[in-house]
Amino acid sequence: MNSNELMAELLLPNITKTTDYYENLYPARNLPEGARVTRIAPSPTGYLHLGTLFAALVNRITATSTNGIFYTRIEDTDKKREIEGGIEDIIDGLNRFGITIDEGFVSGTEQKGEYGPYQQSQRAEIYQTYVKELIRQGLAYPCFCTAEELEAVRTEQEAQKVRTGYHGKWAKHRDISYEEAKALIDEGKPFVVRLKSNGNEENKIIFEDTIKGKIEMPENDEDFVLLKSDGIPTYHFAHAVDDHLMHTTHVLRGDEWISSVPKHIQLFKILGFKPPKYGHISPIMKLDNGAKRKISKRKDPEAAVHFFAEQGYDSECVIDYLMTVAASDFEDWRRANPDTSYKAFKFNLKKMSVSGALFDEVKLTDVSKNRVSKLSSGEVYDKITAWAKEFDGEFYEILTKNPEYTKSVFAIDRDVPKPRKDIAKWSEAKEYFSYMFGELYTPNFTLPENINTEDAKDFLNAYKDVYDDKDDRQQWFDRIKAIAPTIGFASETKQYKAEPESYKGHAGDLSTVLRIGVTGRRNTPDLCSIMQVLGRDECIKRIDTAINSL
RNA sequence: GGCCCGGUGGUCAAGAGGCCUAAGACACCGCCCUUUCACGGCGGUAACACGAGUUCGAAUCUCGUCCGGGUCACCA
Repeated sequence: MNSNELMAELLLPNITKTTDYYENLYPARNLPEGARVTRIAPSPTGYLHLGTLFAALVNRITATSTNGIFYTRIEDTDKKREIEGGIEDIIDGLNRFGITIDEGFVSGTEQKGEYGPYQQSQRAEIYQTYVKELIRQGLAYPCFCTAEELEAVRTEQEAQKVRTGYHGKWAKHRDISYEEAKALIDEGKPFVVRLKSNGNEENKIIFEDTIKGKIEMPENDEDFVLLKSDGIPTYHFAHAVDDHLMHTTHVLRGDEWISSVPKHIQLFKILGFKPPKYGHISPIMKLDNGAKRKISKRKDPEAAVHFFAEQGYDSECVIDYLMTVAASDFEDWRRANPDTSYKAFKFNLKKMSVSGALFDEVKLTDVSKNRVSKLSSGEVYDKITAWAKEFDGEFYEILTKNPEYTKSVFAIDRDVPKPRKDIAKWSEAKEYFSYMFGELYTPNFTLPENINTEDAKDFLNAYKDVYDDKDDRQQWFDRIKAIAPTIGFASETKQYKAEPESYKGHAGDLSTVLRIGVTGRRNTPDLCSIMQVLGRDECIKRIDTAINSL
C-alpha cells in the first residue's frame, strides 16, 4: 500500500465497497431520447416554502414536457436544523398543489424508485465510498483544524486584505502525511475530509446556464469540506454523488447556488462524472420598505405555502399564477387554452426571467378570479366545503346543512355563459355570501343619498303586493318599472337622464332599494336570482323588516 | 470588500442593431353597456437607470458609473 492508500484505510476503515459497486447498482436510466430527469432536493427544516414550490413546479414541468422523470430527494445532512415532520410537510404540500412525484419521497414516509434511498442521511456509506476513493487517489485529505483555528486564519486573511478561505498556502493540512494524520487520530482528534483542489483562481470556468445563459467564473481553488467530522457529506459532495448516481440530467435550483457551480463542476470532473446541465431560478421577491428582497419565511406569511391553503386560494390558481411568473408567454397560452391543464403548456427554460420577480398578490387575485369564475357551482361547493372543513368549522356547518340550497346559492350568476368574477379565495366567501344564510346575515338598511326614506317605504310596500316569485328576470324588472311612475320615478334610465329634474330617480334606483331591503347591501349578483333562491317567504319577511327599520 | 448575476411603466414582462412613434397582462382612471356590483367593449395615464463609445442607425453591442440581488460555513 502506498501512503494514499494507507491514509484512505486510516480515515475510513469500515468502507469496504468500491465505487464500481455503486456504479453497477444504479445503471443509466432507460428513457426516450431527450427525456430530462429533474428533482427537487429540499431539506426538512420547516414548512414548504413558496420558492421550493416554484422550483418544484419548474422541475416538474421540465420533466413532464420531455417525458422525463421528476423525483424528490431529502437533503437531511444537517441534523441540527432538521425539524419534526419536515419531510411530510414538504411532500404533502407538493401533493396538495398537484405536483406529481414520479420517484423518491411520495409521502412523508414512503419512497419509491430504483435509485434510492432518497434520503441523504441513509446514504452515508455511499458518499464515504467515493470519498475514500478520492483519498486513495490523493485528491482529498483530512483536516484537523478546529473552528477557532479556522477563524484565526480568516482574521489574519482579512488583516492582510487577501481572499479568505481554506486554499493554497492557508490550507494547513493540505500536505499532511500519513504519519502525522495517524498520530492525531490516535489522540482522538476529530477531522473533516477536504478536497485537494486542483483549481487556480486565475483560470476561468465557463458554463452555459439553461436559464441565465453563459456564465464565467474563476475556478475553485478552495479545499472545501467533503465529509464533515460526523462522516456526513456537505451539500456539495452529496449533490455530485447523488445527481450522478440518480442520473439527473438537469439541476434546476434556486440561484443562491450559482456561486457554488465552480465547486460542483470541479467535483464532477474529479470524480469522473458527467456534469448535469444547470439552471438557476431567480427567487421570488418581496417589496419591503421600498427595497426588493428575497421572500422570507420569517417575515412574510405568504412565503410559507400554508398561507395559500389557509386563505383558501385554490391550488390550481396558485400554480397558474406561478406559471405566469415562470413563463412570460404562459398568460397568452392560458387565454387560448382556458380549460387545459398547465401541464400541456410547452415550457421553455430559456423563457424564464433572469431577475427575481416581486410576489404580486393582486395578480394572484386576478388569476384566481378568472379560474374560479369558470368553475361550476358543484365544483365550488366541493372546494369550498373542503376548505371550510379544515379552516372554518362554523362556515362548514352552515354550508353543508342543506347542500342543495348551498349549491343553488353558488349557481347564481355562475353556471351561465358569462359568469360573474367575484371571489378569488374561499375565505372571502363567508362574507361575500353572508346574506344568503340566515346565520350570517346582518342587514344594513342604509339608503343611497338620492333616495328618501318615504319613497323607499312606498316602493317596498307597493312591490310587496305585486311580487311573484315565479317571475323571470324581465318580468321581475317590469314590475319595478311599473311601480316607478306611481311614486314619481322614471321607468327608464334614459328618461331620467334626459330630464332629471322631472323625476326623483329611475327604476334602477328602486331596484337598489329592493336590493338593500332583501340583502342588506348595495352590491350583489343578480337580485332576481337571489330572490328566487331565497324563496318567497324569506323575501317577504326581509322586505317587511326593511320597511319597519327604515 | 472579492466574485457572480441583473436593471424596459406602480407590478409581471415582450424585445436578439432598422419592423420601436417600445407589445401584452395586472393595477389605476374615463366612457359605453347595464336593475347594483361585476363581466364585456372602447379609450387613457405611465417605462428603455446614467454617461461615454462602436455604427449610417442602439432598449438591443462594448466600457465605465450608479442602483438592486446573490454568495463568500464542518447550512442547505
